[in-house]
Amino acid sequence: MENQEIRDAGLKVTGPRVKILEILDRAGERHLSAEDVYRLLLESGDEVGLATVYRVLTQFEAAGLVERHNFEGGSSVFELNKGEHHDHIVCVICGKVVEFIDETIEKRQRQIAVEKGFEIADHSLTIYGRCNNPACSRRKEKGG
Amino acid sequence: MENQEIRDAGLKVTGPRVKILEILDRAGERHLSAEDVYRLLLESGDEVGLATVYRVLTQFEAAGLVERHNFEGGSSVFELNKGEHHDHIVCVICGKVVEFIDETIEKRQRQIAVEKGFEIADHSLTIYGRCNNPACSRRKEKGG
DNA sequence: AGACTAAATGCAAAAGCTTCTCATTTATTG
DNA sequence: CAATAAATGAGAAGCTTTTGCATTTAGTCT
Ligand SMILES: [Mn+2]
Ligand SMILES: [Mn+2]
Ligand SMILES: [Zn+2]
Ligand SMILES: [Zn+2]
Repeated sequence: MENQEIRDAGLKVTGPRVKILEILDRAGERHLSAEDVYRLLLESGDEVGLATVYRVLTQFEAAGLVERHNFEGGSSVFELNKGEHHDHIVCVICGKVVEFIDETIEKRQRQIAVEKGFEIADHSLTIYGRCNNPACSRRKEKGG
Repeated sequence: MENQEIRDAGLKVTGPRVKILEILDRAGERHLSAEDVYRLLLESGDEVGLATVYRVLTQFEAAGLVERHNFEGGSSVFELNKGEHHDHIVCVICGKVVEFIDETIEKRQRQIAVEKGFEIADHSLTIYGRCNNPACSRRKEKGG
């Protein structure tokens, strides 16, 4: 089971940690804030402190189990690290997030880092726009 | 003079606004936090409140005069909008920022937005790495 | 120049997110 | 099952940013 992942990270296998991992697992492509995770725990009837949620998410991030993203708007969001890197396109209206990978872009980034004399460590690419949800897309307003 | 830019934004031409624009102008490629701008104002002997700095920067952003970036680490940074879009590569050690534009990446982003059914509004691409400053680059540590 | 008014300012207070402190509880090891 | 280092919960505290409000000021019209 994935409890081993927690052990491998050098962390004790505790209730909060197992449950947080489960919640992120169930979240799938959704990206959850610490507050989201906290609320989901409460809704499941689990008594966990918000401070613990923050601590555990940070530890999981350090261990490479989860990734943290800073999209626009105050708070960080987290998702399970599924092994393969990806970037995001976010709807500025409804918040919908779609993931994508583009090898052309990845390659150009590596070239740019070399050109500029940087040893690349990481990158963050987020496209913002309006998704095709009718409530979000701004169709040409028909005749004023 | 550039006071006209302030007027065009529908804002009164006040001391704080003119001075903040000057500071950003002098900053060149540097990216300043609100706190940075505030400190520079004080050092110039100008009495301006931090709240005003935040307010003015937000107004300038809304007017398209400045751009706000959320690199890693707590606070937003600002720079004068020089008209042409660019992305950033940031040194995770010393904080040095280099700007770049890459049409290949720009084009792919537009294609991806279309593929995913998004009307693109904006994007943010930041590469993180270690710059070639000796204190920053991690040369292969020679023997123990 | 002086008067008027909406806008701008400074300060302090408050908000939002995240981290820290510390007393108590718990997982792990032997 | 005892021992102990690690983890937890609750609240305090920290940081960046925003807000409320009394006061000041830029722009406009005599
Ligand atoms: Mn993702
Ligand atoms: Mn820039
Ligand atoms: Zn949408
Ligand atoms: Zn550097």
